[in-house]
Amino acid sequence: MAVAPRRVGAENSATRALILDATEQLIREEGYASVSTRRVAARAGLKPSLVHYYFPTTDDLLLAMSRRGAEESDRMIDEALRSDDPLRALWRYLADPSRIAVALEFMALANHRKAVRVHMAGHCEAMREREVAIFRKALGERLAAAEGIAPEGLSVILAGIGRALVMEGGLGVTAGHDAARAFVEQWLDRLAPAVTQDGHDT
Amino acid sequence: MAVAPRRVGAENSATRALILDATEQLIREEGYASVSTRRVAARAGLKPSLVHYYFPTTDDLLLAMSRRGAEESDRMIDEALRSDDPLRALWRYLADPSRIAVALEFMALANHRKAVRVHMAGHCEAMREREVAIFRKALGERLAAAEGIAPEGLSVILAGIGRALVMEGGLGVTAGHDAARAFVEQWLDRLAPAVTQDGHDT
Amino acid sequence: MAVAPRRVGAENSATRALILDATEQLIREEGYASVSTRRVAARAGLKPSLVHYYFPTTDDLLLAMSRRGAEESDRMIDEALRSDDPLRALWRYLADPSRIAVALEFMALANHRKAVRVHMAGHCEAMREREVAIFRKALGERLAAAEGIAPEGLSVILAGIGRALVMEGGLGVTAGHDAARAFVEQWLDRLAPAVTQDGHDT
Amino acid sequence: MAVAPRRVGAENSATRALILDATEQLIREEGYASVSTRRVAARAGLKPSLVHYYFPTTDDLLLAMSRRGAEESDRMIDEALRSDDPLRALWRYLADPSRIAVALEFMALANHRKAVRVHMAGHCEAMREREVAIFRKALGERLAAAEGIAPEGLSVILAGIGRALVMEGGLGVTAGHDAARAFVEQWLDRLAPAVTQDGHDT
DNA sequence: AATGAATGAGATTTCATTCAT
DNA sequence: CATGAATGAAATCTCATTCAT
Repeated sequence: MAVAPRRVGAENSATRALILDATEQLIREEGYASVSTRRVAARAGLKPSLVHYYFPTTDDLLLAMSRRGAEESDRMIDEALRSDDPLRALWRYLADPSRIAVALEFMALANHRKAVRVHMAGHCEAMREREVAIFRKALGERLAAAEGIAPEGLSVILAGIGRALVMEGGLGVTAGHDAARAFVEQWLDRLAPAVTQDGHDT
Repeated sequence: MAVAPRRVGAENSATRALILDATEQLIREEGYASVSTRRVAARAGLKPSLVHYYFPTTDDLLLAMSRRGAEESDRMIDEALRSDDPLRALWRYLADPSRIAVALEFMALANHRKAVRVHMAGHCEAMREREVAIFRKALGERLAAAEGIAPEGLSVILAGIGRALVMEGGLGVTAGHDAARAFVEQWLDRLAPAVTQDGHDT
Repeated sequence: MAVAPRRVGAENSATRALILDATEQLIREEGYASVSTRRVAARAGLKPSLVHYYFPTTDDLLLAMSRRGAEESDRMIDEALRSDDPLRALWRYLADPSRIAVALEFMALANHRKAVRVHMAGHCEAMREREVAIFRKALGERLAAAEGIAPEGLSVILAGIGRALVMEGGLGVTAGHDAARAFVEQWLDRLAPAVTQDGHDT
Repeated sequence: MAVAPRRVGAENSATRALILDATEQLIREEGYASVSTRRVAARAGLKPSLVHYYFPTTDDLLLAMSRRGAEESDRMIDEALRSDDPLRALWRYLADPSRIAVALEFMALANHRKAVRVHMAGHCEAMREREVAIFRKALGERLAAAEGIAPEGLSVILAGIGRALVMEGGLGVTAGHDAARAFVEQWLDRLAPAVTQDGHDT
């Protein structure tokens, strides 16, 4: 007996993208808990049935969102890696409210959806490796020598501080934020003196 | 216009505490999104109506939970302040999975419930001040002198790293965690040499 | 076996009056359908249980309201009867938005509560008789002679027109209202020439 | 922001009509306050969810009822207009217990539901205009000349008297009803001498 | 590829009422 | 007199999902 096809809508359908866009909008504005077939459909101006046609279950939809978010995050980090100043580009990404806020929604979502949790765990580790690549490229051996910290640890720390700034910022709390930001920047300066316009260290 | 009494059951009722306990259990095991009158009642072995008697709206219940959590967190931090080694006691608290995981649920919840958000924002700032008190007591002027960071900034950073460890740990991700932990501990050692059993510096 | 006392609170209690006042306010502002033990209690700043103490069932409360309204209406009509110009005083009452709007709420309520219906029916007939007394006093035999209408019929007609004006006015509809009002006033003028300040016909 | 489709079931669905029929029955027998998803569904022999499928909110259902009632009333009045004796056909309609009782329920309902109120207000004014058309056709200029009343005023008066008869009849009150009815009929006779079988005035 | 109909579950809240104190 | 606790019923609405077309 043939197994029912899991995803019916084509992977590259415009409607499919429309649904994902509407879902992202919803998550951004009202949090992941507001994602439901109906609400997404209303946002996208489609019928609820059509959402089900592309994403048979809500898990499918959320997992697709999680995947899409992960891909975008990969793209951002790769861009950082190719930039002149990968370290600071990474830090900008890790403290960017608009992106990290959505990532935090997925973290919270991961607590409630096993499929999302599994995917997020995988992506989180992959991201760590990408970030380690950035540190190696930007810092070479200076890192361990100077600060006695493995690049994986640095990745945890920067991600944590960035998320703290975004999370608390979302609550309207800002006490200590400038100080924390300044500290990270000083630290980065010590690790990798800022790159000037013409590519030489200052 | 007369204001309807908001909290119905007495503040010190045993039933009220039972409901809050059941709610906390639920949040811990299945996340805040699983909190509903029905589920809480089932956990507590009560009728849903009784939950509504004590907490007319779900907001009331969640807000009460948020308050109770905040009080407990205050207690923990005050305890740390009074301990022999406040700095490390604070860090242990900030990276304690069992407590911070619940705090993270409330952070996520704050995105969806205005009443909780307002309360969390207030508490987050109050906590920062309490932590600053700890830093001042433990480090005196050594802090700014040695590391060039305001105590508020240090609070943001340690909270962020602690939350990162707990959050990722919840996903099953541990890469870099030992390194990050070691880094913080080294840092604390540099700031405030560890206290020995008999109370003298090493 | 003794029958449980039906009304527990004393008839002349201040609390009892407070409850009735709050109920009237509610009916006036939000309609009879909004009357519930809880809402009334909230309005009056009392506990719901206390409302039940005075009015064991909602029927008791609504019936008491109906009675109180009837008594007030009786008082108004008697006042009209004793006035210099009973006919016009009656018409003013029958087209008075503030009073008739509440009376209409009770008419609607009567459809849903047997106890209220029975009471309203009785009061409606009693009112008719009172109004007939007014017509007899004001018009004597001129009525039947001039218009060929029994006073009971006149009561029906004036009440109907008055209620139409109030009812439609509540909807914001006013087309034809001035004309209808003018017609009634002309009619009254024909029946009973207006009384001047010094009590003589013009 | 995309607007969610408000009415879900097709306008001409048999199920939709079934639900409206059940609702009308309920209103007729137990008053508008008894309309609830459950009760309507039980009447119609459907599941409550299906009622919600066609009428997402109770407002939608009641508004649809109001509209349907208005359409029927329009039809009745147009029929009166086309009849041999439009004036008396209109009066028969305005004093027809079975129809006006439901209309009164909607009037009462309008006090509690904004959407219904708005619709009723519009319909009430439209009805006035239709009735004015009847008066003009039936009476021509005789109206103002003979009675000194604008047709709009006459509409208010007849509607008010008709409603009074139905309203009080519902309570079981009949005192003065025959007299009022006779008065209106005399009046109509004076205004427009009754049409005989062969179309000539008597 | 898309859609309308239907359904069962459950979340949230309001309610009237009873009971013991 | 008055109140706190408790409860069962029901109203309103949202949801995910299935199915037939």
